Amino acid sequence: MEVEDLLEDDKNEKVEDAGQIVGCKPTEDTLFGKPHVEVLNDKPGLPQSDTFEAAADYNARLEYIEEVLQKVKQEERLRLTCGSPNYTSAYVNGDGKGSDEHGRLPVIDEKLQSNVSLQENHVNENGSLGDCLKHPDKSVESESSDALCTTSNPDFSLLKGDICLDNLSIRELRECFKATFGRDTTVKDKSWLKRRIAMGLTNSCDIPASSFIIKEGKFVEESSPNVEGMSTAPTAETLNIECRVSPTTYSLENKDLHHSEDMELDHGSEGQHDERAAVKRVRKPTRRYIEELSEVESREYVQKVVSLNKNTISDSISANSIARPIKKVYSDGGRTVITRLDSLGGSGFQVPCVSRVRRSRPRKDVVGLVFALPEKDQNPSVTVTDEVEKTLEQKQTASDNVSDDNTAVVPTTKGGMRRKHHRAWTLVEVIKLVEGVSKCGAGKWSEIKKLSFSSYSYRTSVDLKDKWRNLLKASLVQTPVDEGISSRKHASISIPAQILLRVRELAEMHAQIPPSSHGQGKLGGGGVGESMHEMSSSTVCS
DNA sequence: GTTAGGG
DNA sequence: CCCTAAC
Repeated sequence: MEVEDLLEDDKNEKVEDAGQIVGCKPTEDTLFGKPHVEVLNDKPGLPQSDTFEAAADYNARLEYIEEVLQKVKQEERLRLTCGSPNYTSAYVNGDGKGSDEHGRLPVIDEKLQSNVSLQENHVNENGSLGDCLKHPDKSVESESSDALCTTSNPDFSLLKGDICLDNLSIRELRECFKATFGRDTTVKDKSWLKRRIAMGLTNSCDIPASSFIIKEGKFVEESSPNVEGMSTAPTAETLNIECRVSPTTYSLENKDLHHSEDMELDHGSEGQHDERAAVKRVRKPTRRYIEELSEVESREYVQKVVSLNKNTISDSISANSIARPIKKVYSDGGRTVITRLDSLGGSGFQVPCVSRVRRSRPRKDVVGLVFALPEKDQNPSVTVTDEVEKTLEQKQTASDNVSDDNTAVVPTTKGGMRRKHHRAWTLVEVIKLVEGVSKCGAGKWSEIKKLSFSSYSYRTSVDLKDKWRNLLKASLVQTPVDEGISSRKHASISIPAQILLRVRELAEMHAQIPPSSHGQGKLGGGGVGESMHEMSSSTVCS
């Protein structure tokens, strides 16, 4: 953590992390060194569902990153088309040099995993050493330095690509970072970026300094007895840091069975999904609602007058502060009360305006730049780092109330407590949530929290529920299934279409939304497992 | 204590 | 993300 902090400091930009992925340089031994056959062996002891979920999880992240990269490259191409030749050469020279394999990320190829034998894969992988381009059609990232060659068709085949982080520019790495963690970064250190992206992709911070292999999207350290010697005398093993997904042939059939079982249970115990979907819990008006209603009635006249400016006041305080001076701002728990001097008809009297605090959205570029300084928090995919973060946060907010789950809270005037910081949902969290729903079902928020969010202490079960509601909303505004592929580039880029599609499907299964006409036949009988399988494999990507 | 739904 | 009724 200290090292990373140093890396973030511009003055210490050059400091190298001793444990960095790219700290090693390739030698000839890398090419002809001992292949990592032993670590590629299947571990039959692993639970099938876990490996499956991990792979699906990873696929989604990889796909999203590739999408983002594709976008970046399109932008670059645009800039090159009308840009300066100086920029072109600098770009190519700066980044085209990386032909080694450092930071190489795994190939996930369903066909390979299901059809090709282990041995064949070994030959394949070893034969591709020193060459990132295993197949011509998955060399998209490798061509990033050669922007002019970028295909004009952005709808490339996903899930097949190597991502050679080394070949990416800082700008692309930052986009990857944003795609992975949902927030911007201004870090200039490529090593730091690569390491963090790798951690986010694999959902692990356990990235060994020596050789590492990715197995089902998780780093698995080779149990090498001479790890200590690495620092002084690098060996072929320590230098060969190619990481990849082992061609473990987890059984899709077993997965289908597993889910079919779940579905049978669901349908058997409660077969009236249709009725349940129609029934909503009735709710009497809340106190706040009554209060606000009476408030409106009693101050109808004032409301009318203020309504002329109300929108701009509540939505853009800063903008107003320029145009009209804010007289006084004080915080009242969750609400900010602004009294400003206004010239309503030249009268100059003060107009009270009560509005809820508008919390920042770290995803936005501008805000991201403002808050780019602390790169240390909001990295939920890194559990160990998380612990350090908590310590840091405690140090920073020593005077604040910190509840037992280490979430900083501030007291409100009404006696309640309110969380201090807004934490944007990252893609990793969203994927975890979707998987949690697929396992436990929508509504079992506490269970999902225990299962999937045990390390995310700041997410309550209510948060999960709220996020699921938003995801559901987002998934419904999308185009129907049949047009989903063609319209993907127009869809919201914050949540990958694949995720939204799965959200919609899960919601359909839990009768949260009326089943789409397209899915009727598929979801009819025992075909639920089949649809799960499709979601996680080829259908949405081809 | 958890969940659903409105804000 | 908060609040609170319903469970």
